[in-house]
Amino acid sequence: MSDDLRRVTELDRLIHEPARLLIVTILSTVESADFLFLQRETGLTKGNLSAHLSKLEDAGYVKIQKTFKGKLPLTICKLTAAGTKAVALYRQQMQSFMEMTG
Amino acid sequence: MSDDLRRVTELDRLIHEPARLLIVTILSTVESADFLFLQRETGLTKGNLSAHLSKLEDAGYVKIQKTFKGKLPLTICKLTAAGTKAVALYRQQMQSFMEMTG
DNA sequence: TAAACTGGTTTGTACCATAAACTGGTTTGT
DNA sequence: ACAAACCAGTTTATGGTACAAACCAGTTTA
Repeated sequence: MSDDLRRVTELDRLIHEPARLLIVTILSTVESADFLFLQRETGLTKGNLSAHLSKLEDAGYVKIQKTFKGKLPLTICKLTAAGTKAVALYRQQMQSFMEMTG
Repeated sequence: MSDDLRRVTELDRLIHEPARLLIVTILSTVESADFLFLQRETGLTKGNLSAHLSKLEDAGYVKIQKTFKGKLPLTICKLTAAGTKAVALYRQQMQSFMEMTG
């Protein structure tokens, strides 16, 4: 009966976490974003943002490039193809769940 | 700019957890449900289901009544008014997030 | 040259989801 | 009558997680 509903438990937990859902959603709207931009937009603390980005990087969802802007470190973040795909799948699954229980 | 998107971090974590989202969603479609019915519908293990129900009960989202069916224990679960409200709010917030990023 | 700032990372803490092990009782088999 | 198997759950152990405070290497300011 609720075999379909049950699929909600198969959601990608990496993306389901609100802080990361916010991060990847922002990243999906821009070509790339630096650390401080993301911090401002998300309102997360540096530590928290850094930890989440590392997880997304480990999962292959985000590519992180470290460079310099003048003499200061600059961390540029960018959704990978896998990341884009994972976000799309998550959205599709969540949307489908929402409609199912409309 | 993304002040609205940021609200995704304010989602009720108690309901956001997929296993519990599934439980309360099922409960919202029936007048009440017993433990084993919920276990069959959700596919969760007993221990897991029990733990999640306890959390929902502690939060005041679910009322749990213990009785007997013949000589066997019977646990009846029911969404409270607060639970119903919390689910509605969650759905509204999630739907709004989805539309925002449509 | 010391203090404050920049752009982050690491660490410690407290919480959390999950399955395995357990509990208290009932039925079945012999 | 007694044990083994079963029933309906709960408790416990474990491993993972989010989060902010503390930290770090380097830079700018006073």
